[in-house]
Amino acid sequence: MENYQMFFPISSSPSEANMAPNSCQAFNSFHGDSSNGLLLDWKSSSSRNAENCFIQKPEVEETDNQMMKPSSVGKQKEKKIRKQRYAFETRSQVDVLDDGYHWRKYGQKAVKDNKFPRSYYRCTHQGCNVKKQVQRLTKDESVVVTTYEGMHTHPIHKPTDNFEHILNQMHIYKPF
DNA sequence: CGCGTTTGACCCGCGC
DNA sequence: GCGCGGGTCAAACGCG
Repeated sequence: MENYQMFFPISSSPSEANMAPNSCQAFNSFHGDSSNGLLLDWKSSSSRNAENCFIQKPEVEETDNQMMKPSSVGKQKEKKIRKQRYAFETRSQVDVLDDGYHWRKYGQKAVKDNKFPRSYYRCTHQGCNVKKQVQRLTKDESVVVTTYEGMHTHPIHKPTDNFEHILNQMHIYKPF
């Protein structure tokens, strides 16, 4: 059960082939956007049961760094811009993949089409407001969708092994 | 006692 | 305008 073979369906799909550069971009941003591609920095994790990992949608939305405070500042209508968000599916028995960073859960919501709740996590590192949400699919409960938002402004928290595997695999999509 | 999770309330955007 | 769905807050609680 602990085989970490991963394959990326996107590589065989012509229409999505152009996703590849984006996904790399995505991971660069994880590390605080050094354009040197420090994917190897992202070594981490004890996602012991991860089998497959698919980049789902490196959607690039811009977002305001924070949502506006409820009733505080009043009507400061900043354009609501979304941060970059990257989602990928992981076949895993555990909901939260340990990617080496330290996350604190701050919410959980039931989502419409899923019978499983979505969990919201925030990076506990001071000044680093990276968020991620984890959600298990209804149609295939062995698949966990993890969505990252923002980029870490600090080095990885703890060393791990499995995710390094994953990252190494993703390396092949680097445009250069 | 400090830190993380749980959980209900609240807010906001959007579609009807 | 209203209801719904998604996202966040924060108090209470649990655990090491």
